[in-house]
Amino acid sequence: MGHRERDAIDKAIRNLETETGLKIRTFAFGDQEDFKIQIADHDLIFNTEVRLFLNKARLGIVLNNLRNVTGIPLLITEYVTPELMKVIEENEINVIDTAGNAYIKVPPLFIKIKGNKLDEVRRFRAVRRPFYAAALQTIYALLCNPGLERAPIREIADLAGVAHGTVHITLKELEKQGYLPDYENKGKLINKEELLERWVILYPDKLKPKFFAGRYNINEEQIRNLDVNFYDAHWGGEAAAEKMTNYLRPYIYTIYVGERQGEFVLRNRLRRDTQGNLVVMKKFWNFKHFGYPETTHPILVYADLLATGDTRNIETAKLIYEKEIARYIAEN
DNA sequence: TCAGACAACGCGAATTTGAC
DNA sequence: GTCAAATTCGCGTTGTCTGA
Repeated sequence: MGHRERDAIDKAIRNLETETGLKIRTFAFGDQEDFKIQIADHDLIFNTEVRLFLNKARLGIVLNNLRNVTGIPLLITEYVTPELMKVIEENEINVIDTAGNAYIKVPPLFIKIKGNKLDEVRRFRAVRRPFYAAALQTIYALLCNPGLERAPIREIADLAGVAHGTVHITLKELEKQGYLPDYENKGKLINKEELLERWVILYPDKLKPKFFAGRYNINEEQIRNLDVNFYDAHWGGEAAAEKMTNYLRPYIYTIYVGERQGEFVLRNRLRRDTQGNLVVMKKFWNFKHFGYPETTHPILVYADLLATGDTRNIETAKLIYEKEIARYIAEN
């Protein structure tokens, strides 16, 4: 655990004590990497999970991890936005942040503090260089195609849909950040689980808006009759999750369409509607998803589901991770 | 000939400035 | 205080050089 994590724990607990007047004790256990906190007045002991940055996507990942935690889990983070607090309340996740916001529901104890703000400088301080849109495209290609990192730069660029200069910069950055040791000698991508987590967190903000093409209305019959292959299109999000798991009935349909987007909209007589049930995205990769002819790659389905923040979608994302994604992340 | 590296440039987003 | 124009900044692409 780094010093920033320790600082976050200390600050979050101090603020919780100030806001509630409760007496709180912290103690390390195991290899000193894990912390428990005890709220003395209520004789409650929480197992803490520290995640400095949180958004909807990361909250989904954390929520799935917390299901495996024994005891009472407590998430500690730097800042929970008001929008994120709503998702936390819906999912009844125990959270405290360094700004003094908190949501803890362990009957008879119930704490809900919101509205506290973090100072701007600290909120946006980045630990590592972030990945931008083109870098995320490159990383997506690498994660979906194990071993691709050892291919020529121009081939990677071709598959990722970016310029070859971008691939070079991205691979060097991956090397610098410890994901691609020995890049010069065609080393293997490592730490893929963490890299996937970072990709999933950044995808909704950095990549998805860039390829958003429009929102439309579509009915069940149109969906049944849609020939996705004709448009080089692939179902994503909830629609793809339904096909992969049979666990989910889609509420919003997401589709990634190749070059024929205009034709896709015209031929299907789609009407634009900002609240419509069909989200049309531009396809941003140039490789085949072997085994998934009608849907996007499970990694993208996973990211789309987590980005919604919906409980059922988060559960489905976990199923897809275990069933379809784990093997891509395994070091090989 | 091909792949990697790098500099220069274009473009769009963000920020600043100034007029009203 | 608001809005538009100007400026700045940085990401991503292109073109080209170098070495194997």
